[in-house]
Amino acid sequence: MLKKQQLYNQLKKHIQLQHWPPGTVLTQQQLAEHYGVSRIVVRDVQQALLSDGWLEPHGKAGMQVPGFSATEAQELCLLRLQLEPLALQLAAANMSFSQLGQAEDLLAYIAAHKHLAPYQRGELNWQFHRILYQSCAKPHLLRLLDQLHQQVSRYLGYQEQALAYADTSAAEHAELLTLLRHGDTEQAGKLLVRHITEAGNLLVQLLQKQQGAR
Amino acid sequence: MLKKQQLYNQLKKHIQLQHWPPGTVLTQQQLAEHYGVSRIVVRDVQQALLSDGWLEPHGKAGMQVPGFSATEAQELCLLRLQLEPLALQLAAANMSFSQLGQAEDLLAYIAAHKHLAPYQRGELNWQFHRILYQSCAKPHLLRLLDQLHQQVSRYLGYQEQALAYADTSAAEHAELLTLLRHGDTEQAGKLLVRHITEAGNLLVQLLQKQQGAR
DNA sequence: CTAATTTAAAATGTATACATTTTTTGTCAA
DNA sequence: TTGACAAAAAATGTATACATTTTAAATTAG
Repeated sequence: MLKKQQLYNQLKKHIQLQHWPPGTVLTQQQLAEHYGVSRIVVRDVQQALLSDGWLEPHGKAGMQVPGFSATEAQELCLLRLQLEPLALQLAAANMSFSQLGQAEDLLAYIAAHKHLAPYQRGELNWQFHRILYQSCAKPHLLRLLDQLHQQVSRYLGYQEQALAYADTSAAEHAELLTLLRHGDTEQAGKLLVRHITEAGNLLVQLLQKQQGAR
Repeated sequence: MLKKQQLYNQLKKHIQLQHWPPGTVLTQQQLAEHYGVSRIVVRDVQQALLSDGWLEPHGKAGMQVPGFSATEAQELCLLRLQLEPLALQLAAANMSFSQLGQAEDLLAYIAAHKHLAPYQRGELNWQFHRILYQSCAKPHLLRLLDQLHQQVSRYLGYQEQALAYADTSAAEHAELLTLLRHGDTEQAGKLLVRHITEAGNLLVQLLQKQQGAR
């Protein structure tokens, strides 16, 4: 596989697992040496992670691992609320049974694997949402949603701390699917709003607690 | 200035002016040779333009200049409608008089320069909108809006063909500003929706006509 | 002639080397 | 001690060179 792709995945995971904790400044040279590749590769990856929100500029040299904040989480939640229900509504009209089936398979898989790593569970959950939105046939909207998810997924380590929520979330996912099967787009939309709001609030509260304690 | 930055601007402008018309496939080598820089620089720029929507992947080699479509324009309009009124509403609360002044200066400047190049006028118009949204204090939202504008600005060459609209647009901008000065956020929001919708419809109709004629 | 396979050409990925900019360090004068 | 300035170190920008992959062309078997 391309070294670029490899490094992209590896570095992203290392940031998520806080191998490089928030605030760390990563230079091209440092990363090139540490991961045993040339700076060219590092440059490409840094740029990609920058536009994905996994790194942020740091003066004129180096990039910094971003931190976490309740207000940022709040904003991401707001944006999800603004775009995801729209995507669902648009998608509902064209949704195929095979897609509903795919979504159901995912839920089953998640349910069957109770001991997934946080980031894996998060990724699968997003795939579930993503399938529901897929058939809205709005490439730009889907791109924005993917970007948003990227940002949110930085927080997955935290979200998982609110582990108790996993069951609630799964139940709501299932209910969402049922509503869509029955063509009740209206209710599905409302449930989605609740779903996103709940997850957002939990995350925000957790972050506020941590910020207070710091 | 950095060659990277220079090439970024130059290539973008050349695409906008259809020096490289839609459908053209641009390879690293080709661009490097044509613009007299190394492929390294070209790579960076291609990547940047890719994530800005000014180039799109083309198989495993080269990048392609994207075309124009009425449905894409429609989608972009939809997304603007979903996000910009929100930004305005959030910003209205914290808007300072100096910002309103800035916006007014921009309008005056645009009015005073009737013979601006299409892309310049488009850029200034966006700056006007941007100032109004600025104080919403939601970095991610603003980032999404900037991205959206990037996409829309690809169409500016077309938009300008609907030149008659320039006056209407300016009048609405002025009215928007008045409403904001008086703190009438509600009406300002409604006007903004109308404003975006009108511009969108004009563009979409123009594109549909062209597509039909093709 | 067609289609499959091999060979050549072209394009991209990656590394190294050099140039330029930025940051840090250290020195000296006030 | 402090602050400005100069020198050194480090980091990034850019070009060239080589490796690998991809695309196109040419050749040959059927």
